[in-house]
Amino acid sequence: MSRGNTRQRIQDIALELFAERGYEKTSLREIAEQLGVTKAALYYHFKTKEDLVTSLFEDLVLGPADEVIAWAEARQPTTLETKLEILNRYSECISKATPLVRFIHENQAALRDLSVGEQMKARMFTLLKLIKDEDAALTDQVRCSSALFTMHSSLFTLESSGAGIEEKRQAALEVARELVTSAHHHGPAPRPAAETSSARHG
Amino acid sequence: MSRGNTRQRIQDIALELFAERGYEKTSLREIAEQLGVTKAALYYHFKTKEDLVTSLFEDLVLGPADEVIAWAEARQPTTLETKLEILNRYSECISKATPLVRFIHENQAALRDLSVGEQMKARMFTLLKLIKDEDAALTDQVRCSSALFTMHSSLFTLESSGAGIEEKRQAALEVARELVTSAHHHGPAPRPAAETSSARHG
Amino acid sequence: MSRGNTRQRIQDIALELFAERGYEKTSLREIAEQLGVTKAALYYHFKTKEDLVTSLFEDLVLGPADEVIAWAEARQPTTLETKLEILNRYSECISKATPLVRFIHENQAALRDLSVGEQMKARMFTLLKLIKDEDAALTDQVRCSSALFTMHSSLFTLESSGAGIEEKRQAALEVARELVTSAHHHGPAPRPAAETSSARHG
Amino acid sequence: MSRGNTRQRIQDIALELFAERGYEKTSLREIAEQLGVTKAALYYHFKTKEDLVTSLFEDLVLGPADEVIAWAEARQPTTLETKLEILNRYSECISKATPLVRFIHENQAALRDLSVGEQMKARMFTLLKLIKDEDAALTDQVRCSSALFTMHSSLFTLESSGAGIEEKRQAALEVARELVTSAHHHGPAPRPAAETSSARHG
DNA sequence: TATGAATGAGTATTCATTCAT
DNA sequence: TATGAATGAATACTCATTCAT
Repeated sequence: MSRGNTRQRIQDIALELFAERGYEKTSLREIAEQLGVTKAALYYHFKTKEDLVTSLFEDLVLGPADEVIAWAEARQPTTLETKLEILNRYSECISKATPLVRFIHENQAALRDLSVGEQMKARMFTLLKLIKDEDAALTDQVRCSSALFTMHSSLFTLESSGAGIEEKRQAALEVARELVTSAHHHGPAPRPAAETSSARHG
Repeated sequence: MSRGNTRQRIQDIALELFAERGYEKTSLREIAEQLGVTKAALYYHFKTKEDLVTSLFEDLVLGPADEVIAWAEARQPTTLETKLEILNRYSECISKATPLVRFIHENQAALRDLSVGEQMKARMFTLLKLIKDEDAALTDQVRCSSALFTMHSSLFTLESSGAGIEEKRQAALEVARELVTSAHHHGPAPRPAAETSSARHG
Repeated sequence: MSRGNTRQRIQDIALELFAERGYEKTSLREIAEQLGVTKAALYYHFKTKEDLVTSLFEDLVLGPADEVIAWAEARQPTTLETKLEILNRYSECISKATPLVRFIHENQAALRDLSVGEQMKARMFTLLKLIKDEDAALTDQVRCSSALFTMHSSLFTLESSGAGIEEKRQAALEVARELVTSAHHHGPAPRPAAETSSARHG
Repeated sequence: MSRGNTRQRIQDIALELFAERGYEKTSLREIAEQLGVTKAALYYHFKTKEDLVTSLFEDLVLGPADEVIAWAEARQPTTLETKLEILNRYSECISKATPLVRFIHENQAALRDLSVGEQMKARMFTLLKLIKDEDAALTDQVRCSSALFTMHSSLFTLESSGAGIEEKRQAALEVARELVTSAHHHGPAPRPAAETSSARHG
């Protein structure tokens, strides 16, 4: 029947269920049932449940993110322009993996026990370092974290707005760009204790 | 031995473990063991595992959030000043419940099966409606969601920065205020298709 | 509040629940809850769950059955008339304890672990011996067992017929009398292997 | 080791234990232990405990009873001869499932929570309708119920009599036939209040 | 490439019972 | 007369994983 594509089909169903019901709540039995195969068949293609989820990460986000990182690291020191292009590129690559991004956001606790979780965290950390000045003020660190977070979460939030997926991506991207731009202009953290709260953008 | 404080102690340990290891990964056995009581003792104080987690939400965030909402709803229509005060107040109330907020963020998948998850989502939705103009442009919707998100996540992110908890709160609050202020000034979504991408804050 | 009648109220509720949901399915928690007291209160009045159920048997059927037996044993050897009067008397005494009779019939398995079950069985055995001739043919043994059985089960079967409780009792009694009368007339088991199957009453 | 007969072996042991100790008192652990497998193995073959007991009913009584019913329904209106043949056939089919019949009789309370209990009750109701004239007098209803009851209970009662299983079945059958014959001859319920108690068979 | 059969360790939950107050 | 707090042992059930075929 199904030629050599079983592995792919497992990944598809798994991603769908993981995103929908969470990692721990999704059992291999369920995945197998939806596929019409036995649990044991899954074990022919993936050594463990963790192996299965890992394969999803590698194909869908770790690889793409590494490309963005490689591109950015070849271009140091990082100008504002580079930072914004990082956002552009990263935004594009995650928008192709929406369900997995949703999965990541909603299963942080589960990811803590998965080695792939560490890897993902590392990528985020690297990206963050690239768009954030070293010694940036605390507010600017927040801005940069927030920029990344925003791009992630906007992919699956705002369901009430009837906006299309690309529209949402663009909106999130714009806000992220503003946040990073704002952080960039402030430069390094000012003399400690001078952390005033008032506006100073633009 | 310990008088009437067992219930409280259960809640404390439970919150700690739920935040640290996640909802599904934390078994009642673990909680009981850490407390030095039997599982059955937990069931004397809480009818189910869900009941236990629910009690944490009610005491720590649902109640406080409702106060903020009540205050804000008594003050409609919502001026920018009101919006910013909502952020202030909400920021303060969640900063007292950091571990639970972390729990919420990292266990979204698990919360989907908990009735208290729905309740929490409803509060977020209401707060969002209060700080966001109806018919706001998509970017402004993103800004407002992001503001809330940012306040939440900053409480437990940025561990690398040696910042204290209050410092982090203030930094997140400031960014959140900027985002909401920015959204507020834009007013309703412009004529469709005029969604320009360039800067227009201030 | 409730004076000295708590013990009685426990028995009432317990009987009701035992009959309705079965012995094992009825927990002391349920009984206590329906009564508005704590489980521990039950333990003040009854040493164990078995003790509680035992008290019901003693008050409602063991005592009364013993009276019938005592009356019958004083009247040996047992004439047909005596046998029929046993049925009359026994019928009357169980009809006052319908729910318990139902309980007995539907919880035979549970009763096997209860010492009161043995006692009940002994009473049945004695009654049976009284209405059945020693060395009765197998069919006549069946008839006599059936007579007793019939009186029991008719108390709570035949719900479809709109008959009143006393009507049902009378009907069952009549059938029981016929069965015993029939058995009585046959006398001792005929020469073995002569057990013909056709009618031979009257 | 043992090929494909595990499922059967589970059923055998389960039936034995269910009959001996009752449904609720028999735990899956016990069944598994007696079989020398793990509890989980049972769950490979039966989805739930209820599923296991259901399989016993289907194989041993529901199916056979349905055959009797089908035969009888094809032969309406129901003559006395047909009625008696129903008893014959039903008697035969239950005598092959003695332990399950015992289980049914002694676990009525437990069966109330099992869907298979409802099904069994429905079969009994149908059989009863077939051997009992519509509008039969109350005594005759009792006779017919009693006939069924008697065939059931005689399979496992009368252990004191050294009679063999087939002898018992024949004895019960004979009594059942008499009861039904008697009921049949009376015809519909007489003018109310004419319910005389004396003999009037054949 | 898969399956059938099984396992071991775990889960949440329930129950009858106890005892100090 | 009762209760509040707890226990120990049990229960049905689920899961990721294994392995011979």
